[in-house]
Amino acid sequence: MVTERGLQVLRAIVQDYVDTHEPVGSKSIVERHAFGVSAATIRNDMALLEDEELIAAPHTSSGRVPTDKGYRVFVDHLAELRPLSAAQRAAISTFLADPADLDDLLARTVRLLTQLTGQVALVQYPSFASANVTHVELVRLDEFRMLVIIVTDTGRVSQRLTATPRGVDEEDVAVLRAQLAALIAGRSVRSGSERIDALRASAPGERSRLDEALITIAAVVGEELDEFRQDRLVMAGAATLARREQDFRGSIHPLLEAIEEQVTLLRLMSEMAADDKGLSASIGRENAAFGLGEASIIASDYDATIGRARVGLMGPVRMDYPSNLAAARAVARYLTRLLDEDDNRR
Amino acid sequence: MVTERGLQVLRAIVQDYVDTHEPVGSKSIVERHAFGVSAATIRNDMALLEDEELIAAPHTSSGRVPTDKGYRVFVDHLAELRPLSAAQRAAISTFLADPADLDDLLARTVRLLTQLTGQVALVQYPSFASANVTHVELVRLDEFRMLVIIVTDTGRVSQRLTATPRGVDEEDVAVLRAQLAALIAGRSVRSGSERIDALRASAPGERSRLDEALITIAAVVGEELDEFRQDRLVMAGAATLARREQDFRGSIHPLLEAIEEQVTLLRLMSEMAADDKGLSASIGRENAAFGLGEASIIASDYDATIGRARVGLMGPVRMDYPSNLAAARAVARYLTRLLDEDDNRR
DNA sequence: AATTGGCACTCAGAAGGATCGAGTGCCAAG
DNA sequence: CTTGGCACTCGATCCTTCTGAGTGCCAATT
Repeated sequence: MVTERGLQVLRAIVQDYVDTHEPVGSKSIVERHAFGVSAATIRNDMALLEDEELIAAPHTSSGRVPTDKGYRVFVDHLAELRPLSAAQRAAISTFLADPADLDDLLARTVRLLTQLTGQVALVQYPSFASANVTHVELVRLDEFRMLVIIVTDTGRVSQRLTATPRGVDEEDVAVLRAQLAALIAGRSVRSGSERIDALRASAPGERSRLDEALITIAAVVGEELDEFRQDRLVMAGAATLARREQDFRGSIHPLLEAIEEQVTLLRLMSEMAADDKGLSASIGRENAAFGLGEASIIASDYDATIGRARVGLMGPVRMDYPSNLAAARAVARYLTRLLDEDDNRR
Repeated sequence: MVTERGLQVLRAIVQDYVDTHEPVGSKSIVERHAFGVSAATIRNDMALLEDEELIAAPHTSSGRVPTDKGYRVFVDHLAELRPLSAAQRAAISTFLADPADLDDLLARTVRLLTQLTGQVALVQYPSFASANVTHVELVRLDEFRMLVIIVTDTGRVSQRLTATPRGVDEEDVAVLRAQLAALIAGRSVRSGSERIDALRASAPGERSRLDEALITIAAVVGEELDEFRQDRLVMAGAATLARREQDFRGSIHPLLEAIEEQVTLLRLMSEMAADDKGLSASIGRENAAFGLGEASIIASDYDATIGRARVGLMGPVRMDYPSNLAAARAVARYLTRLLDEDDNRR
């Protein structure tokens, strides 16, 4: 059984190891932390921690290093978030002031986070699946091309160029526009997509020329709506990895790969379980299934009327969790406030 | 003076060094290449090449390594492009078949190039500055928000959400739309942008309510048009850098930085001088001003009615120029063909 | 039962030294 | 101009030795 003091020793080991990047010995612990006991006593505690696989010795008779499990216990039970400095708080509000739109805001957020922490920053877009379609526009550019535009109440606009169905003139477009609006305007992205699927499946028998055109265009709209439902991610700070190669058993390749892939990271971000404060962490081998067994990802939920998503950081297992979690949380909170305000103003 | 055989020796050194990643000695040259002379003779040639600073010895009495200048001579005078394999040709046509739109095509191109060469691939968007605006649409979403949409004859569509000027109703919007169309429809992006600037500068005296609204919206359109004129870049293959750290004097940081920056690379790509075949290369220290003194960038122009731009590769100075140049050229040619076809079909 | 000082032991890493060999520069002869 | 010969250089490799931080264990102390 690990005692209370034992846990404090674990905390000390994690802190010192993150600081110094060197295995921590019993003597250096009593020097740096006021435990009021001798090195030999600490050694006994360390032996217990080692039995529990919370720490390990890289080789016989060397200092100890936290295991992934050790970091997990540290994050779950021992870490107190380190409050941001005044300068950092100031940086957040100036950096995120007056965003032009959602894209701009999130792009800035991700750069801010990577600057604040020196880690790779990840920002998930809010999911638009539950957004409602407010407008569908059809613009006939010429005989061959037309433009389909979809707008949601969350302010997302998407447009797509497609072929003008054969023989459709301006008047027809007006009719089609009305039909499309009747079909999906005011509905959620999800239900709109379903109604389009239903339409395409129905009445394969006799269709008028305009019905055909409607179905062709609805198909395009459907594809676009499906894209709304996909999660997206913005990232920054990949360059910071180069400085820290040895932190990842010598190869940052899997991380760069994941950054380029996006999909992996999106899944990982979505699957992490958050605590009651909206914070989550996935440490080292817990990410092995994603090829990121040498990395840790921490995240904080942010939350706005337009949807819920996460901001996160990816870095070495041996990262400064208290600071990074605090930074992610602070940014997430600020983001939440900005998005809510923006929503109220509307 | 460097003799003809001297240049052949340089070629051999570049080839072998790129192959083996080890300094090349006189003996290994006579072994691997049929020069018909002895090692001592090669040594004399090498001494001359060293005088010309085309090769250098990492330390006294070690094999030689090409200098940046040596690579330059190699690329300009000695390299014969290595034709692609049948498999590679096949890969190009299957991988690029049936693109959905320009974005899709270029995204695929960049992935293709990185796969083909194992280097970081860079694809420049064609410049839209000389494109013509065919449509300007104004969609009033509600009392507060409206949508500005711009379409060019190159098929590029861009949309932007902005505030509805106070008290502008549907009828006003129709008027504004007509005014905007009169202002820029049918004009080039460049001249449209200029006319908007002129409008904004003019008649600061008495303006009607609608004039004010027009100017507000024109400002947004102007910003958007200016964005058309900015070049853009897509990239892929950053992960491949991790494997090759030592090729860049141990730090890939500047490269990752450049990839994240984009702007630097765009400038570099635009400034490179192409030869008569549309190929260009910028080698090692030639990129020092961009912080990329350890890297080489090669590029091939591609060319379509919608504009002219480049596809490129970034890698270590010690890269396989003949293969990479050939790959870039092949892809660029294919791209040119696809874009032309697409244009004719329209 | 927990804590402590003492002590023998371990082992990675630094430091020093010897050796090896690929490769060079130079020269005199062909 | 080319070539074989030769002395020389110097990074890389392999050994050995040394050092010291750190451990595990034990008997004594509180």
